[in-house]
Amino acid sequence: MAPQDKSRKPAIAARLLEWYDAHHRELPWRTAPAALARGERPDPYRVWLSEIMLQQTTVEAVRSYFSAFVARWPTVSALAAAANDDIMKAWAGLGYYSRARNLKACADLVAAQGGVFPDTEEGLRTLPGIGPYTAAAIASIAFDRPAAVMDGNVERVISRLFRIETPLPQAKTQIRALVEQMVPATRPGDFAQATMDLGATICTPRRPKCMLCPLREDCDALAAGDPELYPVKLAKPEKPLRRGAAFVAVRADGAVLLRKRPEKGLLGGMTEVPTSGWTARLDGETSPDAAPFPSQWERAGQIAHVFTHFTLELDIYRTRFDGNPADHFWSRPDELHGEALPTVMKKAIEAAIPGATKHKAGR
DNA sequence: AACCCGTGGAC
DNA sequence: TGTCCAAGGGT
Repeated sequence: MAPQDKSRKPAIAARLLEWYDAHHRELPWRTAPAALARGERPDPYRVWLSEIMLQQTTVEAVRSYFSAFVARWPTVSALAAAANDDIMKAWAGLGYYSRARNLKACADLVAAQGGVFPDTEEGLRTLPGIGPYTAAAIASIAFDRPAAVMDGNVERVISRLFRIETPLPQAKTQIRALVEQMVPATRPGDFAQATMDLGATICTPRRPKCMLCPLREDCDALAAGDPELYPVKLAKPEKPLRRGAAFVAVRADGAVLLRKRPEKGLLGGMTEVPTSGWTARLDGETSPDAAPFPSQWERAGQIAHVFTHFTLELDIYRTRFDGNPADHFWSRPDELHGEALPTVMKKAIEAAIPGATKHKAGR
């Protein structure tokens, strides 16, 4: 590394903060730099809640969930007092449902400490659902600690700035060292958010807007003319296809038969219509034999849904039925919308009863 | 370390 | 239509 590089990183951080002051995104969970300058501090509860929701999830997807959560549960103690099922219902559709289970577990622990979050990276790291990224993010944003925040945006920005040829995830150690050298002693939280804003709006994965970038003079990849090639990533394995069947039983009053999935694993703790297992590959036709009870099952179409590591094709069966099978419950048309139904289950119900999940109570 | 865990938007 | 991938964590 050339000697002049000693001063390079602080200068980059300073330019980034200057850009952030003028071009930062305004987000409901964020305290703007001007407010921080006036001495205002972020609410750790809102910072924590937003960071959990934002894990592998876009800002636009989070907005409505965040406002609904803080309106209903304004404090961590209020969230701790909530019923588990209510939290799962409110989280339905956002994905990665273990986040919701850990959210409640974390709220319980913090509420037991008087509703006060730990104010250090190490303290935060011990809480459920808070890993290396989230601990660093909360420590820096909410508590002004000079933590090295590393997420996908930071990895991309740093990889391009220093034109790192090592593929991810192997390069993470190297990237972390660079971030640690760059974090400023003052405004570490704004520095983290500035890097993430830059990655989200300028230093994007494809077609980065380098002409608008405050760091265009600092960027090794831009100087080499190939910023889009970074970060280098290993090829991803193909997604296997799994097949199965879903069974939509409809009562005379229009209620749909549901049950709760096991607490752990895929869609853990969420609600579903009865399904066959989908772990096994089904090469041939599905059949109503896998239904929770015998009935006049009729084919009602097929849906496809893509999960993180496999694609699922579900044959949909429908029947009219009036009974009370063990470990199942009926959900009336005005209740269905509020159930803890993952998107794949809403798709299955929609295929059998168009419009069934789209109407709120009273409509 | 490698695998599991959702969803929707952009291109 | 397919592919990528977003403020990652748990095991």
